[in-house]
Amino acid sequence: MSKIETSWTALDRLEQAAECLRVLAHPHRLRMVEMLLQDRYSVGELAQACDIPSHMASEHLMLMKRCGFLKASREGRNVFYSVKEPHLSSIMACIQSRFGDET
Amino acid sequence: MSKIETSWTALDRLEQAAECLRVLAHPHRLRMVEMLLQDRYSVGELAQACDIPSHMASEHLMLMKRCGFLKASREGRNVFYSVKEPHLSSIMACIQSRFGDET
DNA sequence: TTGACTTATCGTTATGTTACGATACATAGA
DNA sequence: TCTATGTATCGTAACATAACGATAAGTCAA
Repeated sequence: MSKIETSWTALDRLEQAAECLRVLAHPHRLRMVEMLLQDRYSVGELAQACDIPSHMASEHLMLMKRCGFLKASREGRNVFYSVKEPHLSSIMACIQSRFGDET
Repeated sequence: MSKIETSWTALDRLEQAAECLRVLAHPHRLRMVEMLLQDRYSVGELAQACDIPSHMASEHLMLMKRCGFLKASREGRNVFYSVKEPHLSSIMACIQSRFGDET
């Protein structure tokens, strides 16, 4: 009872944050984000990099698009995804500094 | 096929990262981490701050302890948790810069 | 239009996660 | 010792998520 009364982040904010973290918390989606922070890629390219069927890549990508991480643009038969959320790169950098290949 | 061949983070690393993100991806656990980055707290204090029964706080805390985020030390009847993983503060800072109360 | 190619959606099943009550364990004090 | 307090564990039911096959939809070229 002698603690300083700090006001913490509101629980509904943390709920939003948790939702986004859950979206990010998947190895294939992390790989996709890692790639998309460097360049834009089509669904098929991302699927191949993750070694999964493209319809599953499509579902992962739609999920990340819905929560505002990514945006998509069709070009002919292909749909290219790219990063929309500017904070993604710093979050990914944190993750990589903790889990990236050690030197 | 004309893309530069970057080597991405290994999928098993991303699997570990995803596991940790899933642990973090819960509003009550985020609140606890936020608090524990400022000070150490007992299970009961954290439970009260999250407005949940203490046995549930205990489960959340054990989960974060198991994955290396937190450490615990008993003092009398109380168990105090504190942050163990040094990268937690930078990850939390990223989350707060995206989801924290806007000014 | 037809067929090939790429991406998106649907339905189902398997698996994982959460909250909860009940209960066990640990400690301090009477 | 017994009891109260604080923490941890267990079993279960509700719910969310992931992977998969099947299929639909959009685009291009013949």
